[in-house]
Amino acid sequence: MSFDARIRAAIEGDIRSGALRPGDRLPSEHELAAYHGCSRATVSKAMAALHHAGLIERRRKAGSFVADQHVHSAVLEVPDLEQLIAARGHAYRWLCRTRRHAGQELHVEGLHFENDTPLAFETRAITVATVPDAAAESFAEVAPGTWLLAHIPWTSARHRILAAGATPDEAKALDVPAGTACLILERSTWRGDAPVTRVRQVFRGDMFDMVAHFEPSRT
Amino acid sequence: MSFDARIRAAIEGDIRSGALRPGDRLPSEHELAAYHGCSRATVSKAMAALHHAGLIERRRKAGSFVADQHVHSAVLEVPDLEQLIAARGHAYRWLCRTRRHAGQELHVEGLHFENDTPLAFETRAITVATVPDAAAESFAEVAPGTWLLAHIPWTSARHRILAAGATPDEAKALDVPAGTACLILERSTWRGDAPVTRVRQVFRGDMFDMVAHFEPSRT
DNA sequence: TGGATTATTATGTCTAGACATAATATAGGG
DNA sequence: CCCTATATTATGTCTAGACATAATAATCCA
Repeated sequence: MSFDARIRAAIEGDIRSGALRPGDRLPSEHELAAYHGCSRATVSKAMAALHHAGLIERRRKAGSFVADQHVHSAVLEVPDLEQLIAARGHAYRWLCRTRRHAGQELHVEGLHFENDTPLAFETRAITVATVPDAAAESFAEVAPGTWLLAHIPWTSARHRILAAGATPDEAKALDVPAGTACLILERSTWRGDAPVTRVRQVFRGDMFDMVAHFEPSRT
Repeated sequence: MSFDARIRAAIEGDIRSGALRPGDRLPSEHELAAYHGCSRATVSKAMAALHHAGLIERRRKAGSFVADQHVHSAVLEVPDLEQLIAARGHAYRWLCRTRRHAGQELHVEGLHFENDTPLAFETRAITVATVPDAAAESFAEVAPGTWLLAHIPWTSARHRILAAGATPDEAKALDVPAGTACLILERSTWRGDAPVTRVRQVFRGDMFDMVAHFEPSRT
């Protein structure tokens, strides 16, 4: 284990054990460097990792403080559907059902299939001002998510994950009874400040799950 | 925007736009440093961030390569329930329903309430060898998750998120009809290689959702 | 020609600064 | 005593190395 990883683990252990509590001020980076017998840069790297994990807050001059431990962060893996289904040894298919302009947006609805079984029903809005080329794309052959991935770099994304019973329309599209438990992923992406797309994907609850993990070594 | 962030954004843009494809080898860090007119450490920092985001693979001597873009990573926020409910201006309560030893594990079942409405039904296994103090804790007053957070540092966590209809037992505990769409969070944590706890939390779908976001600036 | 050994290269990690800047503490004047 | 200005401190970022090491390329010998 690298030196900075060991420093991070030591401080993390103190935070998780309660030896350090939210609001507590940590020793300065210079002090920690002297204490651990290493350079300030090594300590700073460990602190940056703790900050990234949401465990501490860093403020210039004021110092570093233990953060409120009200949110744990984990790395959520959001798979590309085509690749996910291929990895399961199954066949993927996208079916575009509707495509229409709505004001400044392009609205697309469609279904993702796994071996001819509907897996997810998707409704999407694409901001044409941000993605002019989308206006000329039919999305008959390629899923808009896959197309967007290939055509425009997004710089930030926000996901909301929830569970709900399928509405009558969703149920019909997914070929399940209304009210069936579905995992819903709502995702918005931006390029800088410009919105790229907003999508709501309704997954059959029995066919899809997501994985998130937290491992300090991943930093 | 810092220099390393700008380098990272430039490379990320090339990957997302398809200008760089999975398997492509990136220029060496020395080459990138010369190209951008900065130090190798600055480039290395940007590359570490790209690696952390799952966009590239780094191998000594071999170089850095664009990774298969089959999984996007986002930072999932896993809230502490008590704090989350307090933040909503509501009252939190934990009700322990069963507590029993089962082989080398302590099994605890209970309910999390929000303003006297059941929010989540939890079934949990705690590995006593890893957490000896748990054997003496009744969990009548404090939710095991909160207690574990205060008593043992965990070093890695794995979550699985899915949707399913409430089973009859779960429905009864949550005071909803059987089959109601629920968001299920299955979480396991470890301290080093030692398992700490495995928990399954079944949330009423209408009362709970999760948020995950990806923002390069958070690195 | 193939296998073993050695050299080389690129990333991984660390040090020791320098400089920028946000934030806090101190000092001085009204 | 309060407000403003200045000094100080701690983090934020960058440079320029050095050294470690994994992996690849080249060389040499049988």
